[in-house]
This record gives sequence, C-alpha cells and structure tokens, in this order.
Amino acid sequence: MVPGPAVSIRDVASQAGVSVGTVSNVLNRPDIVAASTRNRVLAAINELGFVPNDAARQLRRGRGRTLGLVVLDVANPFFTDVAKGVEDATGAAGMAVIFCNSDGDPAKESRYLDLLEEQRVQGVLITPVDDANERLVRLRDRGVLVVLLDRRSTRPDVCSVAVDDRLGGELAMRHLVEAGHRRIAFVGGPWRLEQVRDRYHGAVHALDEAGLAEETLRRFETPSPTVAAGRDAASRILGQPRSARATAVFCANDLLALGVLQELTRQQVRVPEDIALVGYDDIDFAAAAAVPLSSVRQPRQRLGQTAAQLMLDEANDPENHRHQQVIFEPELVVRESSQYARTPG
Amino acid sequence: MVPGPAVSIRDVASQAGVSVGTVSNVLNRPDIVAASTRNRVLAAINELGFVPNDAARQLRRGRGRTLGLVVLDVANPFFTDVAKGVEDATGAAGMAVIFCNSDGDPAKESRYLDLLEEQRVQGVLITPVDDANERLVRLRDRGVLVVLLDRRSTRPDVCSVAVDDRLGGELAMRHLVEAGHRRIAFVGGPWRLEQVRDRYHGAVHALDEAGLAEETLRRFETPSPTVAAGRDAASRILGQPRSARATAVFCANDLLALGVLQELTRQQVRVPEDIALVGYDDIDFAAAAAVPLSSVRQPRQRLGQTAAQLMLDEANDPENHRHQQVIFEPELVVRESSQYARTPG
DNA sequence: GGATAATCTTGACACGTTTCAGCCCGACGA
DNA sequence: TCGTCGGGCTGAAACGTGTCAAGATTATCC
Repeated sequence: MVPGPAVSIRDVASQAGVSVGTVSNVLNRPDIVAASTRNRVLAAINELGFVPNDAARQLRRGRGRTLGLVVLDVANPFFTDVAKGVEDATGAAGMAVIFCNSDGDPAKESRYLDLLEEQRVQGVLITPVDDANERLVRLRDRGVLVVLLDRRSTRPDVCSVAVDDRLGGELAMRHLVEAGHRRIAFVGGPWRLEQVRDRYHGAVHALDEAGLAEETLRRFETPSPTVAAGRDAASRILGQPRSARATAVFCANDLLALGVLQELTRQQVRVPEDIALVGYDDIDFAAAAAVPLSSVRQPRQRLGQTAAQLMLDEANDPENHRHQQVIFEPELVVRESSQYARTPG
Repeated sequence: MVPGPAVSIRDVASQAGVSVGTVSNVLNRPDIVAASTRNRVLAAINELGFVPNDAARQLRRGRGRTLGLVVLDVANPFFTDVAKGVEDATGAAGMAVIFCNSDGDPAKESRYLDLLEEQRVQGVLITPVDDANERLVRLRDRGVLVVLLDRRSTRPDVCSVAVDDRLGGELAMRHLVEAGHRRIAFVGGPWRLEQVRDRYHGAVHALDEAGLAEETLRRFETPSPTVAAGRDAASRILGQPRSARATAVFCANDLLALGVLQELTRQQVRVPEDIALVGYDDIDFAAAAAVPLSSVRQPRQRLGQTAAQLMLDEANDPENHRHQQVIFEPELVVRESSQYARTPG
C-alpha cells in the first residue's frame, strides 16, 4: 500500500470546521479553547489519525524536543547505565534522545556534534574525548545547551556532572597499600581521557600520603579502555621478571580489569593470591566475574539523571539558571579480587 | 554570552552575493554550480559558521535523516552490540539514530513510537514487546519504514532480521541431554516475548527428538530477562526437594544465566557439578563469569548492521526493494558451566 | 437595551529550506 | 547578423506549524 498524503493540521481544521489557529491551540494550550470546540477538534484528530510534525514545530519554535547524548562507548555498561538515567529524566519531559557513540575517537565525536547541531537539538550531554572543549564552547554560543558528563567543567559558565576521580584513585590505592602491596601496576588509557589521568593522579597522591616512592606505581597505558586492551596489558605485566612484577593491579575501569583477570587466569596466575586486582565503575558484571571484582563505585544512573535535569532546568528557565559543577563522591567496594593481605617487601 | 541570531541560508546568500537557490545548490548538488561561485559560497559558509537546519530541510523534503531504534533493554549487552551494528551502517550514511528503550513495557514502547512518528523518522528498527504488530503496520502505511529486529516477521511485506531461536533452543537442550541430564529447568520470561517462547519450544523439540517426556523440562517464568530475575528464579529452583530438583538449567538469555549463577554460588551449589548451566546470546561477559558460561551465540553486530542496511536500501530505492526475512543461525559455545557428564537417572 | 468586558476564534505571517520554471548571456552554426 | 542552445543563476512558491493582533461572539451590569 502506498502511503497516502500526510494529514496536516489544516485537514484537521477543515474536518472540525475551525481554523488552523484553533487546532494549534488545542494542541499547545488546550485550556484557552472552549470545551466543545476542543472536543470537536480532538475527535477530528482521532478520526484522521493526525500526528503533529515536529520538524515544522521546531522550525517555528527555533529549537526542537530532542537532545544529544555523546558517550565514549555504548558497549560499556557504565555508559548504558548513565544513558538509562538520562532517559528517565527526559522521557518524563517528552523529549527524545539522540544517542551517539564517539568510540573515543575525536573525529567521530566531531561528526556527531555537527549532526546534532544540524538537528538543532536543545542541548548536548557529552563525555568529551579530550580537553579541547573549544568546540563545545562554540556550540554553546550558538544556543545549544551543553552539559559535561562524567567530566568536571573548568569553565564556570558550563554545567557539569562528575564524580571525584582523584578521590576514587586515592581510595583504590590506599586500599592496596594498606593490604601491603609495594609494587603496583596502573592500567589505563588512552591517556587523553581525563578520567584516566585523574584516577592515576589520585593513586599517586595516596602513595605520597603513605610516604611511598612514586616508583611503587608503574603505569601501563592502553590504547582503549576495553576488555581486549586489558588482556593485552596483563600479558605485558606478566612479561616482567618475577621479582619486579607487580603484586597488585589497579585498572582505570572495570572492562580493563575484567580483561586483566581473564589473561591472568589463562596464564594460571591466581587472583588475589598472586596478584590483587581493583577495577573502577563497579558495573553490574564486576560482582559476577570469575573472581568477584573489587571496584570503585560511581552513581551511574544518577549521573545521567542529574545531567539531564540540569539541562532541562536551563532550557525551561534560562534567566534564573545558575550553572553548576556537580560532583559526586565515589565509594570503594571491596570484593574477593583484592582480599589478600601481603607482608610488605 | 547570549546566542546571536541564527545564521540562515539567506545570510550566506547575501554575503556571497548570490541567491538562496544557489546556496542550496552548493549544498545539495555542488556539481551543477560553477566552481568560482561555489568557492565564494563555501567561503561565506565558513566565515559565517553556517549550519544547515535539518528541520527545515525535513519539512520541505517530507522525511528526515533520522531513524529510530527501539530495543527491549539498553542495559543488556546484547542490544548494545546490536546498536553498534546499526550505528556502523547508519553513520556511514550520515544518518542519526534515535535510541529508544522500551524496557519490555508495551506502554513505553507505544510512547516512543508516537515520538518517532512525530519526528518523521525515515524508519524504525524495532524488537517489539509483543506480537500485536498492528501498530507497526499502521506506521508502515503512513510511510515509515519498519524493520523487525531479532524477531521474525510473519508478514511477507515487512522486512525482518532474526536468528533462528528454535534452533538455538534445540542446540542448548541437545547438549544438556547428551550430557546425561534428565531433569532440566528452563528459565525465561516474560512469556510475551516471542524470543523466550521460541527458545523454549526449540528445547521441547529437542526433547521429543531424544524420545524424552516433556516433563523432563520444567518451566520457570521470570517477570523480566534480567540478572535480578535470574537470582530469583534460582532460589525457586533450589526451593524444590533435592530429589526432584533440576540438574541443569537453560536460560533464555545470559543476564538470567548470570543471575542464576550468582545465586547458586551464594547458596554453595557447585556449577557445573551440582547443576549445569547454559545461557543464551553469548555476551562478552559470559566468558568472564565466575564460571565461564556455555551459551548460544548470536551474530549480534551483524544483526543490527543488516537491519539498518535493509532499511537504507528500501529508503534509497523503494521501487525495486524486495522485502526480506533474513534469518541467521545461532551457534552453541560450550564452556565450563556445562562441562560435566552425568549418568542419567 | 445598550455599553462594556470577557471569552473564543480567526487569518495571515514567519520559520529555513528545496525545487522548479524561467531568465540571462555567451558560444556556436548557418 | 540572427537564431538557437545550454550552462548558470534567480526568485518565488511551497512544506506544516506557532503566534499574535484583531475580529466575532457571548456574558455582565446598570
């Protein structure tokens, strides 16, 4: 069946015997039109199966009912949980989310931002690939609301929702140091991700506090924060002479940690007896891993909810909106993967 | 800084000293405009930072450059992998994906379909919550392309991309029967999901083939296909008298299986020695589970890619498009969770 | 009953594009 | 020299909606 001609507000108007203005009013300000008229219009809408054209509305209004969400990796449960939070908040407001996956690639991120700008989205919630947010500032200057997600804003005039990554790094490292570890590996990357650097610096800070040399922590950079990269990093760690080899590994996220765990297990290295392991994010699968994973928990869903709410607030009342940099606190969850006390040395 | 007035094609035109029609041509059919003019226009575009308004284009053209993807659960890695496939195919074509999460809730699904219709998306890729696809047929009659995802289309005039779920069920069950199991539990739900029913019926069929009574398979329905529901199902299974208790569990997806595994482990039931376990989907985390999970693998990413491609094909050449029902074959991956031969009886 | 107020409704314009009939003008052939 | 051709470009008409000043109708009050 060939699609018939689309039914527009005009058809509804003539069917109901009113003007188009009235139909529009029924749609947008139902209270100002008389009940009898309203019912007649609603009946016509039903009868004709009229569905308003959001493109036209958007054209007239200036901005639409969609918002963009740009994350680093859809396949990472951390981000899907964040997305769920965003969806909760926006769904209630009747907004659509355009979900974009930058895959940690600046070029892909840039392409998606172009696309979102063409769509005239209300706003963009984004975990940027790198710090060059000049592009984002330009976006904002053009009227697109921008909220940084899982990243602290350096500018006071840009909202952001983040978790204190340095603190998270500190918590993890303190835990390992207290368990007696003195040769520790940090697995994370790419280094351009601020989250990775912050977690590393937090770890270094915990070392300082404990009066330990910085060499205690050895850095293994990965090309991406994925399971495969984790496996690879683990085999690099195991490639070292036994005497110099790390006795504990702190990973910048749980996917890496799961990868490390897989490779260690494959090579018959026991966790936590031979090597202890701490991840980051506390995704649901961390608890179900071969060896239940200690991890730094983040309020994933709330992160998304809060970011979306901040955006909606600004959209609804731009005058009184105060830009905010919300920061949540992470929390260490200790499980089996790091439960093994070791005599220092 | 307050956003300045948006720059439109008209501003570009006057800046470059040409008419709006020419600017539009530069944008859409660059070849028909003289090189010198074209360069002048491009320069103006750059200078003014012009970004075309897709809403206006869409209004004029009838349909836009977006498509909707409606899945049952964003948090399920199966669907994020499918989404990745979709993204691959559409990103190349410069299209945007509106990602919707029905959460298995018909009402939510319906709301999202409304929204997508208002957006005048080119098409919808959907894993429907139930079989009542009357709603989807209506959508198609209005000119929205529809492709069923991970679900076989019953109508010859609707494209679909699916995996043979009955076969998947058969593979899993044959494997368990061959290992000697004679009391097996099927965990899955909600029953309204066709995937769940098909996998169950496949399992029953394998039983028939082996000449075993249908009572061999005991059904445990879950309210949702999630980890939490899996834990709950496991405790129901363990609630049975030991002599009648299943010696193997086949789960309709891996999240359920992981939940079952967690609860069994918590209650000190060994997998696979006491109870064998087989999941479905073979998500990446299945291999990394406490006990590596046997699972029925599906070509997740290809599923999404193919569906998107089918849609794009129809969009580009509606005349010659032949509707297709693509069906992939699943594959059983045996890991530790089901590696334990049992003497029947 | 008439003036005024209150409540609804109308109709035209604007939003930023694409499209298309038609105009201009230089080149070419006769 | 004139006519024709065709590549380049123009300008206006749509697309479907929201908005708003102004008009129409009804209610209110003396």
